[in-house]
Amino acid sequence: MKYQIEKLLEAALATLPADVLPADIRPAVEIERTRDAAHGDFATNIALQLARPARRNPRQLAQAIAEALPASDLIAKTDIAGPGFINFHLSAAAYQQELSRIFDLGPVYGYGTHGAGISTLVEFVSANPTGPLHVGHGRQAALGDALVALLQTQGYEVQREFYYNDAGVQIQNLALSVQARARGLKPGDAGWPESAYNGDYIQDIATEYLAKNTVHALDGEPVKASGKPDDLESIRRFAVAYLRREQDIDLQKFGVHFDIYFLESSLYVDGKVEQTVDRLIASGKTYENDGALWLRTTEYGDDKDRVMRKSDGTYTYFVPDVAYHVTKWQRGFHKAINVQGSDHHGTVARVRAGLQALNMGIPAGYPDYILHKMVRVMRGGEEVKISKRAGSYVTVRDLIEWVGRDAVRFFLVSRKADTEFTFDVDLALSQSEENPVYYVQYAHARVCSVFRQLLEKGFTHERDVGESHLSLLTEPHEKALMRRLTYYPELLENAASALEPHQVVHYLRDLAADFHTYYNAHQFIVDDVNLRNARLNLVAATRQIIANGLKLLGVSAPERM
RNA sequence: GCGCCCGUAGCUCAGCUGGAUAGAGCAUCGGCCUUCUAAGCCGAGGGUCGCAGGUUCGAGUCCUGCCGGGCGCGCCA
Repeated sequence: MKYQIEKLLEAALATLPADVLPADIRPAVEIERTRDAAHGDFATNIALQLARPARRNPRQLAQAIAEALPASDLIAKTDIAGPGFINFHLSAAAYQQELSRIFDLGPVYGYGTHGAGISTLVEFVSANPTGPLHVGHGRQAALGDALVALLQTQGYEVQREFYYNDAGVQIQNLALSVQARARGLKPGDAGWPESAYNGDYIQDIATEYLAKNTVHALDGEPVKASGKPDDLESIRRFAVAYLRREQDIDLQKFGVHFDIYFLESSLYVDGKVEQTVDRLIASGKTYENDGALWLRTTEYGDDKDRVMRKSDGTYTYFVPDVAYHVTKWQRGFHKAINVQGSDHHGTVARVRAGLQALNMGIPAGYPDYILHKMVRVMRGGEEVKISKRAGSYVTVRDLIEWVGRDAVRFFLVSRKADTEFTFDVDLALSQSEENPVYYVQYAHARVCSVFRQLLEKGFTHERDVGESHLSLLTEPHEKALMRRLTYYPELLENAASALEPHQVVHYLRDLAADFHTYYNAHQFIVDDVNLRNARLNLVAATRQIIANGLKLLGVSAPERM
């Protein structure tokens, strides 16, 4: 719809004589939605932008442009307003055309081609296998999964990836923690390791280990415990498999699946880490100092140079991290997005700098990041500290059990990533029926209910009644609803390009509000067959868009509530 | 001290990339169920968009400086 208006405006500009608009002035044509229905459906500020370079009065220029617009049955009328806006009032036919498109395209209505053929990788969650998924991981899962769905609407070919840091000292700490528990030690006891994980789940792992149980990970070989407290390697393998299985179960309950699980250890096995070091040395951007090998990341915007190889000969985490992102590029993902907590923002500049220093033709802004602020959890009137070490924190599993998957996903994706927000568990528990997710789902269920009633009353509904019936939709509530529905394609494009899934949530709330208002103001099942068909078509289209939007968020669209 | 992010109604947050009179949900107050689901609707009150400058036709949005908050600044991962 927007695109069609833009084409008309471009055509108008092309026909303007040079004495009105000099030929060397050709700005990008921008159409935007009006905030106030009195200003029509779309507006452009093009005359205001052109006024100065063209040395013309903006209102007169706007008049000239409006008069040059080609005839179109989409536009009922245009007018010039304010300092020089051109307002477009769309015709009933324009909306009829768009509603027909919703029916024709159904689940794929509003899809774009902006990302067609672009191979894209979205990495998210990437929790270390050293404990259960906490509420921060939940936010990443909700954001990342919705983002993938959004990008797919624009034609991007997207893969979801989960990166496991399975090669570091944290895994060693995990193994030592389980070993200590297996030997009967508890946090605080003499001999309890300094850097151990203190959570109760460590005891669970130790108990199962001692019982010589077998862990069946969802994606891999079963791992059987040897049961021997001295066998640290067996403990490590068992504990990692155990926690990966727990995380997989949580993600499954959350409705999130990954296409690729990438293991950090594979970077060492495949020689990718060595290759990266060799290439960086060959690039001439490294130097030795105090027995360590450094990379001049400051030449690429980092605030200090980074150590690659420590004086003890081992690599810093920075090196496999760069090697990992090289593989993303080499695997053909020319668009990559990392969803992480904002506490990782310090790594952004250094990873990008490392990729630039390699001089492999990777773009400077690669990869993109969505950095989300931490989720604070209130429970019993006080904040629950989120610490992997303390053992006391709210897990994704807890949240799902308390308020249900739909509410958790909807809530965690509803805020802009870079604002922090407080998840009040008590509120979510006690007032779960007032959660906004129900408001949207209720609108969907209500439409379904209307159609059930229709059958019971013996009425029928003809969808293919011809576009003329839709011109009966003249009530302000109906126009508002149609305006909202036809914005959906623009919403998808905007939310995808801005990497902002929360826009979908706010749109759905607005759409549901438009529907509930309409529902209360008018009867859909009326005796007039034409009006009945027209109204039922409108609410059927509403149901389609609500279902489409909820699906993007991984939230169900119930037929009854 | 340096870097990144945030500051909008009592609370939680939007504000469509610089547009027209700053919005929604909770909460408070007042109305609406013998009619398609009241998990809903209608109405009211509530604002110096942290502060001060600047850029321009026009600033919650962009720039600078302060104030307040979060996070990060290791030869840890």
